[in-house]
Amino acid sequence: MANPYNTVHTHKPTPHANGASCLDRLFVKQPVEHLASGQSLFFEGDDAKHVFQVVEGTLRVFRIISGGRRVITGFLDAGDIVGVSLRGRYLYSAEAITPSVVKRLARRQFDAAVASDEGLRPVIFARVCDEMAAAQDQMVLLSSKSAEERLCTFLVKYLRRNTVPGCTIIELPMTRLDIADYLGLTIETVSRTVTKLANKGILGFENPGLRHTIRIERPGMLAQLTGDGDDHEDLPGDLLALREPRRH
Amino acid sequence: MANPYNTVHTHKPTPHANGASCLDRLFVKQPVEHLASGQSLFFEGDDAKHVFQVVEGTLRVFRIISGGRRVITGFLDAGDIVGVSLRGRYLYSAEAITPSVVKRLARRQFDAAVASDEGLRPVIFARVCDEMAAAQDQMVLLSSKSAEERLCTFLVKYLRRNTVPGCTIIELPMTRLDIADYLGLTIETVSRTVTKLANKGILGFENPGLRHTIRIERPGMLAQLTGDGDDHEDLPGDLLALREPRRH
DNA sequence: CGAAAGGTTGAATCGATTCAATAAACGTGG
DNA sequence: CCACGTTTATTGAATCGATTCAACCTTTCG
Repeated sequence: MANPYNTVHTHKPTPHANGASCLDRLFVKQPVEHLASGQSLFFEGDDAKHVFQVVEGTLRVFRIISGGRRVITGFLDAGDIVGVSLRGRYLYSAEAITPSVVKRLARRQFDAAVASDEGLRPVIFARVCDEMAAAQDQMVLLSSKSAEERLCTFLVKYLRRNTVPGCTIIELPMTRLDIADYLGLTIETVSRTVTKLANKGILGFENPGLRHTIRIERPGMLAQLTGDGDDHEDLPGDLLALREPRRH
Repeated sequence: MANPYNTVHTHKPTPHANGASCLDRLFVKQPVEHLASGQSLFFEGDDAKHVFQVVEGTLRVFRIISGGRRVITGFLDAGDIVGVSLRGRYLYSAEAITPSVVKRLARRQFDAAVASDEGLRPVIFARVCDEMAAAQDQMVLLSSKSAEERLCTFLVKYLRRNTVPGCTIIELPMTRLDIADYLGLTIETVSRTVTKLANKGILGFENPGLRHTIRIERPGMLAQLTGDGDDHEDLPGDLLALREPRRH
């Protein structure tokens, strides 16, 4: 039974019943592998022979395009699965940002497991959905958000994904260059924007000079600045009425 | 058996054995539905109760973000499947650009078919892969390509997807605004860029004044200008090591 | 025909980039 | 442990590409 799920790298999904443990079962017997900072897990174009689970650390997922420009399409953290293939080849490279620990599963085994385990499919499904949604969001961000909106979006999502609710301290494992390449900006613009947000009192630094650890002072304000209009903007009442209802 | 495949809209894949007919079987008995120009197929947030196959015409797939800005994430043509869901809801809206014909299949039926038909899975798999790859490409485009590179990329891909090999005439069903919202530009920039390419002799218009029909005069030149570096740039052997991490 | 929609073009503006200089943190070896 | 070079980050000034605002033109269609 062919398996289609290992197409994309999949983020740790929004919390759900027992997906994690379900997935963990797949990898529990695999030996751990250690990656030093900067070490590559695989390269774009490599034969996609394995699916990986991140146990610890943070990785960047990126493509190098002509002119040496780098585009980071996502970051991977503990719990994330990456085992992307298109026609058997990885669509991008992945490398460790921090010292990391991963487990590896041969694609054949992964396929077999998904084929035979009914309970596994919805878990993978959810991750593919999340991945697709993330790609959509990223396209929106890159299409039409300002530098400030991009950075705020990044911080809000990072806060939601990588800290417990209520926590307002972000330890960024990635450099400004990583952030820039992820947000479609330059390091200078990222730096300036961080400074601007700090001056506005929206965020601050735990330790002056150690600017990798950020404290969000005004989470609500930060959310406002994402440009996602989570707040109810007053729209003309007839907007919905004007939209033609689905027909047939 | 839960089915994960209807997560994303899937483009007509690069040519392959019998995928189309395989998919067609699914829809062959469904009645056709007609959409007028501008008519919506579904809205972002709607219950994703159906999967659609485009029989004829072109549709745009988009999200409206705060401030009324619109981001088009893709176009759909004959043969494409769209049946997107995340947690049961469409991630975006879809509406007809030209008068279009679609077929509809209840998601339950679609799921059942994919579950029971072994031959169908790889076909759907290939489409999900294509969709993911397209999303990646779009992120690269939006992250770091100039207006000219974006337009050339769009035209090259359109040529490849929607015409027979060797054909150099493009009839664009979408407006400049559609193109702009797809490429993350303004209509003015799209217009200017088209004019600039025409002045360079890279493309021309079939009929003066009818600027929806474009003839590509220099396909090779167009490909060069996509910024994808498909051409082998002479790089020293240890290219990855030497490439300076150029900023943007 | 005349209005509306879509498209082009010009001039001014703006946000982000580029270039450049400085500063702070890190890692290595003495 | 400190010195010193390397990497990473910040900040300023000039520049550039795309946007915005505005005018005008073309095609479409009631």
